[in-house]
Amino acid sequence: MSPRRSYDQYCSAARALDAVGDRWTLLIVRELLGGPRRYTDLHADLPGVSTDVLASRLKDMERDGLATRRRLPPPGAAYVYELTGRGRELLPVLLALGSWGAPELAERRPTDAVRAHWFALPLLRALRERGETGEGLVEVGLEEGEFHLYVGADEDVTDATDVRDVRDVRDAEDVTAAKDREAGGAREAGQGGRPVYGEGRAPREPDARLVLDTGTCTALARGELTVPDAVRAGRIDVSGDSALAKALRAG
Amino acid sequence: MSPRRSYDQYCSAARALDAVGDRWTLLIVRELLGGPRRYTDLHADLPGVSTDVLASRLKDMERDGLATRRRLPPPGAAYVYELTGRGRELLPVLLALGSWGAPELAERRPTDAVRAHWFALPLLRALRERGETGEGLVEVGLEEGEFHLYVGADEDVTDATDVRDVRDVRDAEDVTAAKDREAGGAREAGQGGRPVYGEGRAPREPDARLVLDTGTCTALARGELTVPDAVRAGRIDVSGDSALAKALRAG
DNA sequence: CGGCATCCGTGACGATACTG
DNA sequence: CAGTATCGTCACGGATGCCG
Repeated sequence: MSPRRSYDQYCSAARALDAVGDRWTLLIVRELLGGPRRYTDLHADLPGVSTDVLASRLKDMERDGLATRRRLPPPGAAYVYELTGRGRELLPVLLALGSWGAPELAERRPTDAVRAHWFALPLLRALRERGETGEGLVEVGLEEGEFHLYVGADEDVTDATDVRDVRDVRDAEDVTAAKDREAGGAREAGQGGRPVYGEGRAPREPDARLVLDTGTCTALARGELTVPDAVRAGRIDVSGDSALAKALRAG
Repeated sequence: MSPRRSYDQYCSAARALDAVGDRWTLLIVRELLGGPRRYTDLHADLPGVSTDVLASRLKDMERDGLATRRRLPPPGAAYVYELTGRGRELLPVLLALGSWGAPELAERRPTDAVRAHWFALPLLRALRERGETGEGLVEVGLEEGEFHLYVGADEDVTDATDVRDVRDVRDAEDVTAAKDREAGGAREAGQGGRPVYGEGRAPREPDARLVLDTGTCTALARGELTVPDAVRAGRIDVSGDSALAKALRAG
């Protein structure tokens, strides 16, 4: 157990870094924004992290109210880690970081690991940026693999005015339930849910399906290209009959 | 010095953390967003950082294009560190982190250090959030000290040809930068200056002056209170005759 | 005196091995 | 599968010293 090394500064940014400034922590959050994950899955998608550091970070995140550990009901009974509402509120931080770091994707080093869903957050930002493209489930196909996005599924999360009493968050047994209650969205109460994206194909028929290559994806992430531009240039293939798909094709 | 430990992931957030994920780096950026600072000033406002780590981070930041080191002409010849344009683009990251960490300011530990200008970024966000309050130089008085904000001074970093902002920056720079005329000319105009805030009183007559207490300031930072609400509740004293001051008083 | 560089003790980190 | 144990290494924090 870490005695919690702190900057000891009465500054909100320093306080944030006390909680998420340790190595690997924000990348674990990036993974968990895609929904519940098992320890082994996290370890597989975070190449380079050692097993003890991963276990230690997950414990710290539990202690700090960022994540919870839950046992899945059989069959397939296993432990999964899942973000709390407080943890999911880190999405704007990861979006800002990703936006800032996007130019560095120009260089792709041979030592770089790649996962398809690492493009999920940048692409989500690109889809949002284009005004209100609408809401819905978007399935994305890349060379590296597939993932899906819940566009417009996190309305209040980006709005920081929504954060309040986190003092009792530590004591609360079910943080996510409390958050979901006040969020009003009230999906499954007691379920941590509402991931921002997911790995693999969409769990149901998506409202739209996009197929694009990695280069187009990084161009979108870097803001060099907008989604409608890429569609018009034929660099994104949009399929689907929903209003969302039509809006994406129309630009 | 450092062989640059990297996550080796083809992911924009991971790339960002390669550059700014090390301990102290983002807090150094927070300090430098207030304009050029000397080594000793940084060391004084980052209590807990060791001298070698600070020097090492500053070197890394230079190498990575986040900051530059510049020699001031005599008298008072000293080195100052200053953010590059790329470095200043980290402002959204610090705002997002500060927004997320604001609830933690509820607890003020006796070991916490405090500096008045640590409230500058949260307050800037609060002033911005209220639609377009306008632009201008705002002086702020707190119990802990004073600082000033350049509201609306960071519209678009890519727009380096904005003459008005450049003039404001000239005025904004400390005694130190005033002597930098000849050296700074050829540098990309927008690259160096344009701090987001500054320590101490405003360098010229501010467009508005706000006096408030720390509790009000943290409430603003946490989003529990809006600027107009606080003004109406008498928790902020707004003085000044400019349009900005009048707009702030009006709500 | 400001601006680091050096040295040193401690803790964090990364790789591997091992266990319920 | 989900971690714990062990160990070598490196980064960090504190102090001190050097040098202009």
